[in-house]
Amino acid sequence: MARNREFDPTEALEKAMMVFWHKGYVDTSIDDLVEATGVSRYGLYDEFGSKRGLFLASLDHYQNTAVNAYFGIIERTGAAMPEIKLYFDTLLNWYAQPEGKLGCLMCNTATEVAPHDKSVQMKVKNALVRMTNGFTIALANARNRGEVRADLDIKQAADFLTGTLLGASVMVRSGASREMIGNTLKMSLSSL
Amino acid sequence: MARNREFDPTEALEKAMMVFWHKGYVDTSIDDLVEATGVSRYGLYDEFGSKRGLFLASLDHYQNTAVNAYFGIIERTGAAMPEIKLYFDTLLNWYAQPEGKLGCLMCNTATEVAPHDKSVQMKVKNALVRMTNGFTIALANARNRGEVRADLDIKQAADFLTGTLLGASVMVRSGASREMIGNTLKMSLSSL
DNA sequence: CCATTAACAGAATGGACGTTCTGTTAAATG
DNA sequence: CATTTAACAGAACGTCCATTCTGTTAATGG
Repeated sequence: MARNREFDPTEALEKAMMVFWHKGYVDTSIDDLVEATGVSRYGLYDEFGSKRGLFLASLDHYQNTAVNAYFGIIERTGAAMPEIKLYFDTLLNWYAQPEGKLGCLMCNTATEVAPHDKSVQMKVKNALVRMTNGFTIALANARNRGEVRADLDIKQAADFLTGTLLGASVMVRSGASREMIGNTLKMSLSSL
Repeated sequence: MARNREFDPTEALEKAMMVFWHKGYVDTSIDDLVEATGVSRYGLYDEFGSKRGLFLASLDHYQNTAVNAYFGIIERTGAAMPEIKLYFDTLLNWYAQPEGKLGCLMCNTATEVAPHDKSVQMKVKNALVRMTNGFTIALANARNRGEVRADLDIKQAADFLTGTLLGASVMVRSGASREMIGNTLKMSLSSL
């Protein structure tokens, strides 16, 4: 009875997310989003309500795709020290590639938008909780298997690993060398 | 022969820096800066050339005031492990105060502006170099005094401490708990 | 005290922004 | 095929932006 939609919302979200990831929230314009997604203003506003709505959806999409793809290995049942090491290695390699220079979208958002937007801050906080929870479980497994010091404070170490990764993300986005980032990641693992 | 200037450039810079620190670069308007500094558009443009010029000057001012005040202790000749510990403690206490929630201006700038502006990126990189240099010297002193492991890789540890602090800054700006930040800082020190 | 000069306040400018509106187009029902 | 309906492209809108311009004001030198 009516015309069909010409775009796939998920594909549009993926492309919009990439723009936000590159440029940040404030510096991204609707024109940028229209051009990148190939979706009309009408389509974007009908689907996502506003620029802010699209950004919030992009943050969720980031968790459901990028974070799943990389951090997912930590969240697999039984994950322990080998998985943590693999995750850190994978991240270091990713940071060495051109796209990796973007850093972590949640980290970029934490500094730029979170202080001024409660909903965004909640999503960032949830992302941090997800990381610490994943690390907490994996580190507990690691301790049970004797892969880390027996006296390791698991919760403290989980917060610490999360903090280390945030630092690495800032480093890569500011153009730091692979060596500097590698040193940070390597040393944080060696302290477990 | 002519009218006198009614504002002190350094005071104006201090106030402008605070606005950039709160709001970030893109989201700060000239009106914000005029209001905060009490200086007219004419005065700001005459003194700093442009919004970007004022921002670059603010980054320098940040290094010359805030970073000097806090990181300066690490750069004092003979600084070693006690100074590093004191610096971390001081920072943790600062992060617990309302103004501390702003995080580190260089860190915020690293994610927001550095990828899109070569001059800004250079200043951020220089700030990182300053930190790693300071830590490198202090850690070398610490090793000479037997305050850290004899086999500690000094350069690696300096990069690592810098990374840890960047992570802590992101955490505080995203609203993380003092406990989480404290865990990160405490554990990074205990690995030296 | 007058002339000069530079700093002042704020209006003006041109462009970009997020959002809304409008006329057009294409699919699906009868 | 005609009608209906919603998605389409893009013009329009009002606001805010960084920057420039303009007329005014206040110090100084003669």
